Amino acid sequence: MEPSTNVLDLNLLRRSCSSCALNELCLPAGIGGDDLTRLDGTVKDKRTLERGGVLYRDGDPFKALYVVRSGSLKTFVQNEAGDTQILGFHLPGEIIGFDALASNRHASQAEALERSSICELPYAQLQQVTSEVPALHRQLMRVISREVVEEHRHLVMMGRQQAQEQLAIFLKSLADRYERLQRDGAALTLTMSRYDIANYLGLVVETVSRLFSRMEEMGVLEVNRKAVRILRPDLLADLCRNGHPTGSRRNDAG
Amino acid sequence: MEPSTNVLDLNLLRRSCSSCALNELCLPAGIGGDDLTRLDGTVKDKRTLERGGVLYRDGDPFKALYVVRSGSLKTFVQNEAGDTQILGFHLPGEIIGFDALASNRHASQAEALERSSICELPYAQLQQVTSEVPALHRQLMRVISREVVEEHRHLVMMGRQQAQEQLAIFLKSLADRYERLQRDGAALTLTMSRYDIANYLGLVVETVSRLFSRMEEMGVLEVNRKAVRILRPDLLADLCRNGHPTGSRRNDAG
DNA sequence: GCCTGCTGTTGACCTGGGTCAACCAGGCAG
DNA sequence: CTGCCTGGTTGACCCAGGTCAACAGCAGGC
Repeated sequence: MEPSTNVLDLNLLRRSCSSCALNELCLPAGIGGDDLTRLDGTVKDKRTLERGGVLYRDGDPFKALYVVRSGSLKTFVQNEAGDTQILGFHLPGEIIGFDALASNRHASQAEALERSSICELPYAQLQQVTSEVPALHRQLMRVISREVVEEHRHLVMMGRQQAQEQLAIFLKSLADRYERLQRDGAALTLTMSRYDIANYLGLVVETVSRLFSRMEEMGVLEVNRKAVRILRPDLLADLCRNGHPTGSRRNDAG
Repeated sequence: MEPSTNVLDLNLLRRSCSSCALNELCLPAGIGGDDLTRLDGTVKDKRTLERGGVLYRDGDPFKALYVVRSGSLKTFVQNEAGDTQILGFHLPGEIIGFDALASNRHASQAEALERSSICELPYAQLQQVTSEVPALHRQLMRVISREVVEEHRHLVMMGRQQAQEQLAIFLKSLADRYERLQRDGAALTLTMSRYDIANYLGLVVETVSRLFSRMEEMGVLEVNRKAVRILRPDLLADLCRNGHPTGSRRNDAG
């Protein structure tokens, strides 16, 4: 348990966190100088996944957390009956694998939606560093808490929103995340299939397909296969609140 | 930041974690002797809430995590439009408040469903202790990760299951948690209203009410207002997989 | 006791979105 | 180039569950 040498094994390093563009979105956010160097040391060799490549599957022993460095992934669970629920789509800077902390086994599967590269954070070493760098510990807790909040949003979307609102919210959230990455939030590239989107929202493909068409007719979007352009962000924002123009309920309290 | 004295201020203690029946379900799980005493020191005066009492609301500054000691609570979020989504019902031994770690403000509201008592874990002190007791740090991460996994279950239930399956799963999960608490898992007391149950499942009251009646007709349950007796746990377990006898889809992958 | 107001139940009806089926457009193997 | 296969779209139809309305029962206030 002494500050071991392999924690700082610089051979494992390719490009450092300090020079990474995702810096402020990722674990290093708010971590400075020396401490950042130590975090850097724990980041293992970056992995590359092809489209469809599996980062971890349900039941795999927990070894590391992962940061999306480029590309995109989906995470999903499958119940005994074999049906799948997509939990999230993950863009660069997002950290996945937290569900494995509970039982030391992954409780979901992570799969690349396109060629993606991944930073691996071996948990044993990460733990060592967090115990020495309180700021990192706090940051780690913040990140996992953010995941909890994110899931609450997903839950609200599924439980209370109409199909059209759901898709609008999904697109809006994607646009927002694009902008955080300094990309054009109006020009989305949907790396996931319509099936994936439908599944994520608790709908079926046909519904999603129809909704894309409808939003295109409304002049909100321009849809061209995977390329979606948001023509009227204002209308899209309206749709996020407006699946139920007449104020539908679905049981509003207790 | 030095090992301060107030961390071990024994005046704040009523009954210690070490003597608490929830010991093994709660934060102390796997924590022994000396370390447990230190954790004990951080647990502040227990609070009591009446039915409907609010533990924290959305936007409140984050001060502490909370453990349900007795009774039960619900947590929920409200979106701008004002509609509510219940995130969970919390029984003794369960820890709530993690969503506040992300932004230092609570992102949900917690409300007592009946007279309940709560252990307060002031986060500043908890952090101090976790930094000194690695086992506690791990346990804390495990607990929050468990919350993530739990939310995934909720998501699957909402996204993929039929109404009847959902209610069956809800009852089953409640029964399981009763048993972990050494209570009779066949004799449930639903401290939450039908509205709450419906909201939690993304349904409306009428549907839930009808489902209770249907399950009673089927001989699975005996329902008497808040008192629900599970007459046929085997059938209930079947229903958890069997809302769709003919193998419905709702879009099964990507 | 009686009234009032919640919570829960039941019935009749309606609709959003699921189901089924046909078809189209790229992508790629041969 | 051709044919197949996968992903996506569109139309016609249907049903689980939402909506609306009436009512029952218990709880709390006076």
